[in-house]
Amino acid sequence: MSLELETEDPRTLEFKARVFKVLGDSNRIKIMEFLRGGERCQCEVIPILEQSQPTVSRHLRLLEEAGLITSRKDGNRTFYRVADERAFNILDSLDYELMRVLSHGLISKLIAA
Amino acid sequence: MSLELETEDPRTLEFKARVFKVLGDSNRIKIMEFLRGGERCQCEVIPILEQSQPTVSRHLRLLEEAGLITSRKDGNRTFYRVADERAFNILDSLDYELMRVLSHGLISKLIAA
DNA sequence: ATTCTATATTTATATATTTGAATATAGTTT
DNA sequence: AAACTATATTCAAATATATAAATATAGAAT
Repeated sequence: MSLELETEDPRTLEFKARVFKVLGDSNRIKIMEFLRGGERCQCEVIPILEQSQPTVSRHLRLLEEAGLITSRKDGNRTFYRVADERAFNILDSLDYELMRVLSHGLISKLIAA
Repeated sequence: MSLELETEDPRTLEFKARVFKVLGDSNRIKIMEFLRGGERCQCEVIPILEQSQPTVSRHLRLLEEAGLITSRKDGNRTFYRVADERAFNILDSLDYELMRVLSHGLISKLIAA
């Protein structure tokens, strides 16, 4: 029962990478943060991102394809919400404190060079 | 003192995105997992990834530029280690349980379609 | 000094990603 | 049914990323 094996499984690894990659875009992080407020339709997301409708549509699709959000159609509109509240744990794992530490290490290195 | 503002700050957002993007690659996740065992030199990382030396060098550089790892030269070799143990919190936030939930939502949707 | 080992950098190529304009689809309103 | 609204998709262009071969640098060992 090696705990390590889960991580080593290529499929698990690829899935993780896909989730992180999708979160590796400030527009998509913005969407996730916006969805903390609950279900929202695309038309509400567009003014938040200040990007074209096709671009927003694509970002939402990528988040959905990664399993992070789900969608529901209602008449004209498509409503999106986070697939599971625990998805926010990923975003929250990179908190202010940790970011300070990480960025500080970076800056020290640059100054030293 | 709005907590929301931290997230809204474009620089914070960009930094977060950069960290997640760097983790959005299975080779780099592998490196991080390998570094759970402590400091390792590049020559030890190469056989783990089964990629060319320049490729491994680049992945290590990207992780370092994101602040996730730090490096130290000792003679011939360059040793790498995680900048802060809390960096693992990011990887651990996407645990087996959450992955199951996220991937299950995806599969259900695909079957329904 | 020459050879070996570890790492970094340059370069070329292939692939992936982001974006918005244009267009398509489909529900809503009048 | 015609006009409007919300969303999805297609397409082209620009940009970014990943990879490895070739080369460069530099410390270690002989």
